[in-house]
Amino acid sequence: MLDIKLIRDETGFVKERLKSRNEDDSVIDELLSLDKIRLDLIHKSDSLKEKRNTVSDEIAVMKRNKQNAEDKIAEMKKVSDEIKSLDDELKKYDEEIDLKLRYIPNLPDKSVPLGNSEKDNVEVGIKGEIKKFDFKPKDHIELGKFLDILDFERGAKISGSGFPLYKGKGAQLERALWNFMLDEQQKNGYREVLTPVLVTRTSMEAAEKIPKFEDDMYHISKDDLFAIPTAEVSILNIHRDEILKQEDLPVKYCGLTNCFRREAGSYGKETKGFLRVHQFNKVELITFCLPENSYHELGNMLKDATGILQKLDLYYRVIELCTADLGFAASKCFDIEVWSHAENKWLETSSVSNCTDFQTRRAMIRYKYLTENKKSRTEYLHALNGSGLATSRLMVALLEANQTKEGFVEIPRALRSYTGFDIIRN
RNA sequence: AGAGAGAUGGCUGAGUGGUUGAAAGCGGCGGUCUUGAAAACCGUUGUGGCCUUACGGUCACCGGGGGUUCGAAUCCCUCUCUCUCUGCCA
Repeated sequence: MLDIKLIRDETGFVKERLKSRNEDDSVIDELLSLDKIRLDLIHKSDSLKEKRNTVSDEIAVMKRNKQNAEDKIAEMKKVSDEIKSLDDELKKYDEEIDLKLRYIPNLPDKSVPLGNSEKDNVEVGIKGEIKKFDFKPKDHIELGKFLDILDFERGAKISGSGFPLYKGKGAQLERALWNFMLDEQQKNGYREVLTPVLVTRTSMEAAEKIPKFEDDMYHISKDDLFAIPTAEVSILNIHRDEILKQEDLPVKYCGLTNCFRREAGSYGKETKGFLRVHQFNKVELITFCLPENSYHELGNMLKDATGILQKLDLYYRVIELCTADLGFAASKCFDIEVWSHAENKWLETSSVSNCTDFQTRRAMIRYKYLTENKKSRTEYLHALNGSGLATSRLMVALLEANQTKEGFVEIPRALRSYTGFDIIRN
C-alpha cells in the first residue's frame, strides 16, 4: 500500500503518477478528506486521554492519602465515555481509509514508459535465434502426445482442465529443469527455500494479493487458507513483521513451488496445453534491499532470470511494461518472453518487478539505521520479485525449439547432466 | 481431535488493579582505564501515531480482538499460536 503521509504531503505527485497508469485519482481526494477527519479525532481523543491519565494519577494519590476522590472519579467517567465514542468513530475512519488504500496500486517509477495498454510496452532486447525447420514444427501438445510425456486429458480427468500430467521423460525433464534453475540461482547468490504452498489470509494481505485478487485464488474455506499463485507470497512473508540488519542486505531467496491460479474467465484457444494452466511450477526470486539500491537490484534480477534462457539456448526477448500494464504492486517491471515455434508468438515466462516499499509497508519488513546525529530509525525495505523461471511456458518453448524431423526432442546441453539422457524418443 | 501449560522489550526472565514503558541478567552501543585488546566500572539501549523547523511534548502498544474500571501487562470473555501428554495419519 501507499503511505498515507505521501498522499498527504505530495498529493499532486501521487495523482499524476496514478493517472499515468490510467488509474482514477479521485480516490485520493476522498482519502484526504477522510484523513483530515481522522487526524481531528486523534487530536481530540489524545488530549482527553492525557487528561484522564493525569487525573487518574491524582486519584491514586488521593486514595493513598485516604482523601475523597468521588468528584474526580465521576468526572473521569464522563471523559472515558467520551473517549470511547471518539475511538469508535476513529476506528470507522481507520477502516475506511485502509480499505481504500488497499485498492490503490503502486506508483510507476519516473523511468517507466508512458502508455495506455500493453501495445505500448517497449521491447528492450532480443537474444538468440529463431530455429529454421525444414518441416512443419509440431506444437508442444502434439509432441507431448507423440512422445507420451505430457497427458493433458488424464490431467483433466484427475483435477479438471488446466492441471497437467507429466509422464516418463516429461516428468524427468521437468525435474531436471527444477534442479538446473535452482542450482543456477544459488550460484547467483539466492538462498534456496522450500516454503508452504498454503498460506493464511494475513500472508496474502501482506503480499497485497487480497483484497484485489482474492477471487483469482484457490481458497480452502474450512481453514481459511489460500493456495499460493506464486512463491512470491510465501517467500515475502518469511520476514513479515521483522527488522532486518542492514549488514545482511541485500537478502536474496530462490524457491521452487507449485503455483495455483483459478484463471476464472479464461477460455478458448489460450487455454490449450500449457499456455494457461491452473497449476504450474516456478522458481521464484525475491530480493529485499535498501531503497536506494532497488533499481540496481532489478537489473541484477533480470540478468539472473534471463541467464537461464541463455544457457538453455532459447530465443527470447525482454520487454519493459508501460505504465498502464504494470502489475498492482510494481513500480517498474520487465517481462521475459520465449518464442513458441509452433504458435509463432511470444510466451511470457517471467516477470521481474521492483515493488519498492509497497508490499513491505503492509508486511512491516524494515531495517534499522543510524541518522547523522546517531539516532536509530527504521525504514521499509524494498522488495523485488521475479520468476527464474516458470516451467510450463518454458517447457513449451523447449520442446518446440528442440524437436527433430522425427518428432523427437533433443535436450539442451546445459540440461543433460540433469536429465541423464540426450534425447526423448517415442 | 481430546486434556493440560503457556505467550512480557534483541534474548532470558520478574511483575496479579494506581509514577511499570515495564525489575534483573545477557546481548548491543558510547565512555573511563589500556600501547592495543580483554576484564572491571559508568552511562545508554523498543515500536508506531499525532504536534513541532528543531529541542521536545503527547498518545498508543506486555500474542490478536472485545469487556469490567476513574485507572489494566495485571481481572473477565473470545480468537490465534506455541509446548507437553493421549488419539489419528503421511
